[in-house]
Amino acid sequence: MTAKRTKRASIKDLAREVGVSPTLVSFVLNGKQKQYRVSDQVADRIREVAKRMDYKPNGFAKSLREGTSKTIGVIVSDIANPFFANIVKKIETVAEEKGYMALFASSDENSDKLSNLLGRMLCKEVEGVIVVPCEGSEDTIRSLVDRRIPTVLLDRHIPDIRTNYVSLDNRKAGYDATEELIRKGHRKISMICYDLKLSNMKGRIEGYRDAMKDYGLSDEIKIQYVNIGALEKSGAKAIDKIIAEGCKAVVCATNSITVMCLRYIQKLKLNVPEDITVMGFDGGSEFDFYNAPISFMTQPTETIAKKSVDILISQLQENEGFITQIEIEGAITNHTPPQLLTRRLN
Amino acid sequence: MTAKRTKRASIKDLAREVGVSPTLVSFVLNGKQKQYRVSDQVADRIREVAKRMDYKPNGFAKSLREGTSKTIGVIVSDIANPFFANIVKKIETVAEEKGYMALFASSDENSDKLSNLLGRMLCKEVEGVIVVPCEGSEDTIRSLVDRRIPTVLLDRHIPDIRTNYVSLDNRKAGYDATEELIRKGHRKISMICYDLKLSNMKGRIEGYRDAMKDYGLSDEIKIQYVNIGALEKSGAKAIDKIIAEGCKAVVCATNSITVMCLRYIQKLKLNVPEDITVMGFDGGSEFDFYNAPISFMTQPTETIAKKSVDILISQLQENEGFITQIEIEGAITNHTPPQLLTRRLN
DNA sequence: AAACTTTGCTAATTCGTTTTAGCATTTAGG
DNA sequence: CCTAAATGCTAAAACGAATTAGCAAAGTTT
Repeated sequence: MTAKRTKRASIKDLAREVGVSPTLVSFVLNGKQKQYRVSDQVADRIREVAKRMDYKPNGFAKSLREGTSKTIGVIVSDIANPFFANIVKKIETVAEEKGYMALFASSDENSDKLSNLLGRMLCKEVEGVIVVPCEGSEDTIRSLVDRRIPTVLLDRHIPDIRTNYVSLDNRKAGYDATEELIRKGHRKISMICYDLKLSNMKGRIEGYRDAMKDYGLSDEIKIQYVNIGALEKSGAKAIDKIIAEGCKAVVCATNSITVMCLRYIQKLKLNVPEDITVMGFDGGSEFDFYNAPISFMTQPTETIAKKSVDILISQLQENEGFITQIEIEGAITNHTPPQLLTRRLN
Repeated sequence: MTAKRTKRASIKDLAREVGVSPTLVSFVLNGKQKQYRVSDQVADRIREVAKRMDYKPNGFAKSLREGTSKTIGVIVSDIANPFFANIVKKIETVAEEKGYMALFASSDENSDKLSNLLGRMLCKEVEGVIVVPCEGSEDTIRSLVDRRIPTVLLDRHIPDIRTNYVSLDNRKAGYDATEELIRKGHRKISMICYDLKLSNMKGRIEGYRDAMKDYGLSDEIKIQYVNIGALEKSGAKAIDKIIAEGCKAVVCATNSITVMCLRYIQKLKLNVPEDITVMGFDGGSEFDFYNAPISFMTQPTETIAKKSVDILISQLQENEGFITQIEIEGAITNHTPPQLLTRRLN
């Protein structure tokens, strides 16, 4: 009673069953009955037998023959991060609409793993890839581009490498976030960011710098770099320093920094926004129950996801060599704590 | 200057270049040099040319020939849900360790989409699938099992269908969650759950019922069904009713219900746990800043993910017909609000 | 009735790989 | 020295589908 899987029926099996050549079966099953003038009688019999034997064409044979897989690879830096999880979801939807399947993987911000995953995906014959590059992945990405593999970088890009990318306009996001605090009357504004060379981080920092300069606050520019591997510890130190310097407002360069920051502020029993105003980044469900008003610079994740697929697939189809680089604007969202909903906010 | 992608070198191209038969190239590149006694001289030349021409074997040809794809399909109900995002991440890791690639997709709890996705995955020649079945997907799953496609259901199962599954021990989870409240001295305990026929929901409800009965609280059993499509509205109504009935404790059957519940309680300006004690489910990052102590029944997501892959792959490799059904125990986790960390908790 | 066209079908090739069977040539054994 | 075995290689088939070229038989023109 062991459930031996029976081999799937092939075109040859159908042909033998119907009593015709495999050619005819192929013609009929690909809707070319008229084009190759197959008689209705035979065509019907073929279709009937195909249904009865539950015929499903072999994807490998098809792809091998046609030289196309209709599959794209997507490697994000952490699929368990809601920001990327949402992007991945949208990518899948858009790809499917366009008749492509998407193969997903997560590099965990590890360049070796990224390189490894890419290799495996290319073995699976993906036609192109959407990649979130991580620190140290420059060579991997470069070889991808050199090998003419259609590539779209997501969320971050590598300035030296000429290839497609879609990301937030990080400079503008950093600028706008800072400007918002300035508009609210702040002058002593710090930024907390990771000590990473990734383009998105650099852009946000640059935006902060530019905004401060534009408003004549060059002397107030203070950037605290925290360590991603020891966020709690380095974050606490950074915030202690910021406060010691008399800062009353801070721009957090990522969502995780925002969470860390607010946690520590809570621990210090300081009030937001009275003691310190926080401008966060992204803003996930972590803040569903956060009980003070803060603002976030949020990214249009769906647009970012859609654009990346659009670019990749048009590249695949047109086989042209031009490059598309898109930086999409973020927007400031205000978080309204549940308790305040009934009160009047200023 | 258009970047025409050049066709990849095949084994034949290498053979021509080296001046030997394709057979030898294949032998060498598959590490069978000794087995088929290829001379070192020729082998070295082949390897050198392969490297120079950047030879990568064609995955389709290989899979077609070998009749195996080393790929599994994974369809969750919502990849943007952190619970599933984490599972997906772990599945990918484990699958890769075992030499398999995982193809992911998200059904959005839509049985048509699920069926569609499955069809496409099977065309891509996945060897087996891990599926989170959604409402109305019984027929789709049944046909999968009937067609002898190695299948593991995740998170939920379908009682009528004999197949592998891995899920939380939902009955025990519901039981333990309820029992915990009873131990704390509560007697008037309600449950809020979705009006769904999914096995996980039914299990949790059954557990709640059993616990109440076991502790002689049959008369206090009160189950409020809320509508997943109108969670806010039906949830508010449910909670109003619970409170009117004098309930001082509630078991929320899912994370989203827990969030809704706590939000509404906040809106009513009631205090947790003084006015009402909440036992949540799963407990995501939504509660990072929640400022009252609550408990959660949490799932061992990593174990669930790992087991599902283990089962699927052993099935694939042993080709045996037995069925494995695993229900893993959950655990109660206490959420300690950040503000209370410095105070003494009772 | 010869010269065509149309109809309905098949054989054979191709995609790139793996593997079996087998063919020379050299080396070893008695 | 002559058989037997080991060495180093190749041809060919197979996996399953798509497609081109082409072959009969029937039908249509002149």
